[in-house]
Amino acid sequence: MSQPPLVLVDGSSYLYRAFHALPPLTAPDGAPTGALYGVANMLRKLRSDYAPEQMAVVFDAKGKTFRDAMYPEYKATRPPMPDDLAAQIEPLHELVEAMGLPLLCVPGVEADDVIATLADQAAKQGRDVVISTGDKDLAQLVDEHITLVNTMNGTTLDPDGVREKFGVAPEQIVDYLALMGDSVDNIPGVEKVGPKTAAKWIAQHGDLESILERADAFGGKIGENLRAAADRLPLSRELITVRRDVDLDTAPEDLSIREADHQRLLELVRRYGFSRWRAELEGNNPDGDTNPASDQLEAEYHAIRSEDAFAELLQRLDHAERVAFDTETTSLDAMRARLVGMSFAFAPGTAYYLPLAHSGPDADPQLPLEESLARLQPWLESATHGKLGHHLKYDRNVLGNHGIKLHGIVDDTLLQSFCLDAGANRHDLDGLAERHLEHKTTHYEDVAGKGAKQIPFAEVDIGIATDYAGEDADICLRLDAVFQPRLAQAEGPAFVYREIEMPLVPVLAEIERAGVKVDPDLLGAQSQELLAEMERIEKQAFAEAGGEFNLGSPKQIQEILFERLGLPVIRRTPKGQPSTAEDVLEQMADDYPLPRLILEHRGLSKLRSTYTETLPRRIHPETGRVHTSYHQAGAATGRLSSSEPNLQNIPVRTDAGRRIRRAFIAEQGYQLLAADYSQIELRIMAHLSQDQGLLKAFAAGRDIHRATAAEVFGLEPDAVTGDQRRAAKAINFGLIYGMSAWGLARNLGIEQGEARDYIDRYFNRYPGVHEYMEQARASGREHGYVETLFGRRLYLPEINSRNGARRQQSERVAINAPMQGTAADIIKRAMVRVANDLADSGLDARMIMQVHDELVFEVAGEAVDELTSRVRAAMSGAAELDVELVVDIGVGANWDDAH
DNA sequence: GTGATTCCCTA
DNA sequence: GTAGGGAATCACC
Repeated sequence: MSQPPLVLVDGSSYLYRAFHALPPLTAPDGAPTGALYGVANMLRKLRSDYAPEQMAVVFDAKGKTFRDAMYPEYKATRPPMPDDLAAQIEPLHELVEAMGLPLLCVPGVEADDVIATLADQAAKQGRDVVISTGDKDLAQLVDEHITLVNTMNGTTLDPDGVREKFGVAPEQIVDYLALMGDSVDNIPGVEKVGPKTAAKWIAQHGDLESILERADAFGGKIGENLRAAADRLPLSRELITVRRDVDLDTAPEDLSIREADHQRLLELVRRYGFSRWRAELEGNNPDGDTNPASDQLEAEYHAIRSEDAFAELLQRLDHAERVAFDTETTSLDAMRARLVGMSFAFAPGTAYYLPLAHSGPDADPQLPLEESLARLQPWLESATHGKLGHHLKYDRNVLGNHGIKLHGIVDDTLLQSFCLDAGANRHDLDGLAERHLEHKTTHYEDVAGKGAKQIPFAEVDIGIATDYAGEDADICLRLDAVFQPRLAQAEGPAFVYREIEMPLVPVLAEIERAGVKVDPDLLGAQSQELLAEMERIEKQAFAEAGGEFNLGSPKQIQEILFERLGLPVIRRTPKGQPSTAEDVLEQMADDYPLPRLILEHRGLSKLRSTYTETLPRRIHPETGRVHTSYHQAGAATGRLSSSEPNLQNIPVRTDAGRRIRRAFIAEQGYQLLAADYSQIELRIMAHLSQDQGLLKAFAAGRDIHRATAAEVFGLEPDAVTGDQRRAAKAINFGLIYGMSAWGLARNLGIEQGEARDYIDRYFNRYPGVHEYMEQARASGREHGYVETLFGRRLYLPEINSRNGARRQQSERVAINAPMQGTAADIIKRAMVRVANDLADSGLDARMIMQVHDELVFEVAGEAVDELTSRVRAAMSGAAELDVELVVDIGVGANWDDAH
């Protein structure tokens, strides 16, 4: 197969042409992107058309060139470059770099000269060259090796094509152009001579020299014009001739295309709002018409199935500083999973799989699980032997099920990805490999099947399992190599990764393993009561409705309420159906009995189905406790999330709800201790905004909602009514959420104008807060991301969207994320501090839950006081703010009583 | 079985 | 107005 051509792109000519040819597109931030978009698309098309290995994108450098010295009027009539075009040059350079394309910009000459020089060199080596340009001048270079393409209109020019299009041969182009002149570059030609005449003369006389020699023979006005121009034409010719001998420190063979910097590229396409390209990079290509990730990795994965091989593995592990590590198990549920095998990668491209509990037909030979684990234990538990992996909290828990404490967790690609771009929708290994390595991994479903037909991993053939598991470890190693340099360039995210997230991994694993004791009998009894009450309500409801229906079906409720009973529709769901949401039914309940019954039924049903019926089933058969799973990369703001079961949404507001909390209990002889940060987000707002009024209110230890009400309504704190305090509380929460008058009005059930008035009065009394909000929005717009106090970063790709709703949504996130995220940073730091302090103290106590601003501990009765002071110290001291971090602590036999 | 929709629990 | 998880229902495969 012949070598792909060297592709040389005239970036400057395309920039101009795309700028004028395309509509004035703008990025989400309003920056002009039309030309950028056009050129980027052409570059992408060139790559797919020619599959070049070498390529260069060439731009004019700033400043004068040798042509200006030859002819001071050169390009003198050009209007200055439009600002909207100038603004796109630097972004285009960045984009080209991120795509991995060599970029050239040589001072003193034009892009054309650089291209000509490179093309000439390559052609002399017998290589084919494709020059992509929107400019006809370079037609002078066309020969058997050099082709011109105009990627904007798809035309290509070989020597015959040049003759056909211009009516002259490539080597005559210079003379031809000199005769015509070029008004854009201010190069004089012969008056009234255009393409037709120029081509005719060249065809008749051969070249410019001959024409000038016979100038006297040209008759008429046009002959006069030729003679008048004769003196200038040699200079014009020289200006039009491109130089093929520019002194470059780059040769054609130096122009290899590099691997794209995917993270950077993704950042840029997000910033500029190139949504299709972005979707491709994110791996969810809507049209499925391209497949960026198909490369096979160069890799070899080996199964360890003999004593000799295992002994060698142990040796290598002992000597390695860092090893990528992954477990294969019987279950996704970390607390129930048992080991099936483990994989290790020391260097990219080679990985080892150690099967330990396979049971398929090819299971022999296989090393024994218990004995092999015992021999691996020293390495696994060694803090000085570094392990890197993806989601190592899971592996730590699995090993914990076998009595092994994984130590030396030094890097985790899940958390690297999360810290670099929390907003990315997926951080799973398969997705990361596609995005960052352009590699489609073998998925779990590919080896084990899915749905009902899925087989346990233990039954997967060892040969297949080796490729799958080896790849996971290998991919981790390669991803780490991509992420580490990026972290090194981003101080904030690097700090969050190294100082907050990584130390938290073992702490969370321990909390999950500890679990929480739940009283199933208490929940069971409550479940019965709820059911009885629901049945009672159901009967009444059927009587009201005049027939039976499913009280749990919004659709049937709609039918009954709005069709059969003909009640007024108050609001519609996004899909246009009449809403039966709580606040809607609440309004209708004043006038009709049925909505109230539905509401009551719904509330009870929710408690029963989500909590009283479900929690007892979550009790682990061996530990007798409930083990949630905390997702460290769960919320883009940096908060944890919790699932299976979610322990962060256990009811608290109603009496019936709090009964559920009473079922969360301490072991015999122990107490539950709940420690929560008081108003942490408002305190963070005070710190970040430096609003003096707010800082003083906190310093004085005031009830912050009451103080806010006093300010906003112009009263003494003692004179504030309950309703006023409630309104102030809504304002305070609204502020944290990036409040709008509309939202506040809806929340308080008041008119928008009144809400607007409240907000105005608030900002009047707390001008620093107002300023902070504006600054948060502006900062988000300017950088494309916002940060927490500790440097956690959240990208806001839509903050400059032309779509008003999306833009405003991003603005609210820009305001909320720094506060919510800083609170998350602080409690995560506190958790690490508390965990270390508890380990040092030897106290009989353990952390068992986290609920965003609250930590729950189970502590021996005699250790309550000491734990109280240690927890308070660790939590208050987790950050140095200009407001005190107040921690409220309660103790009780159950979670409700601990408050 | 899977996914979208609607509703509701938490900070 | 921020950030989550999850149950039930229902249409679809």
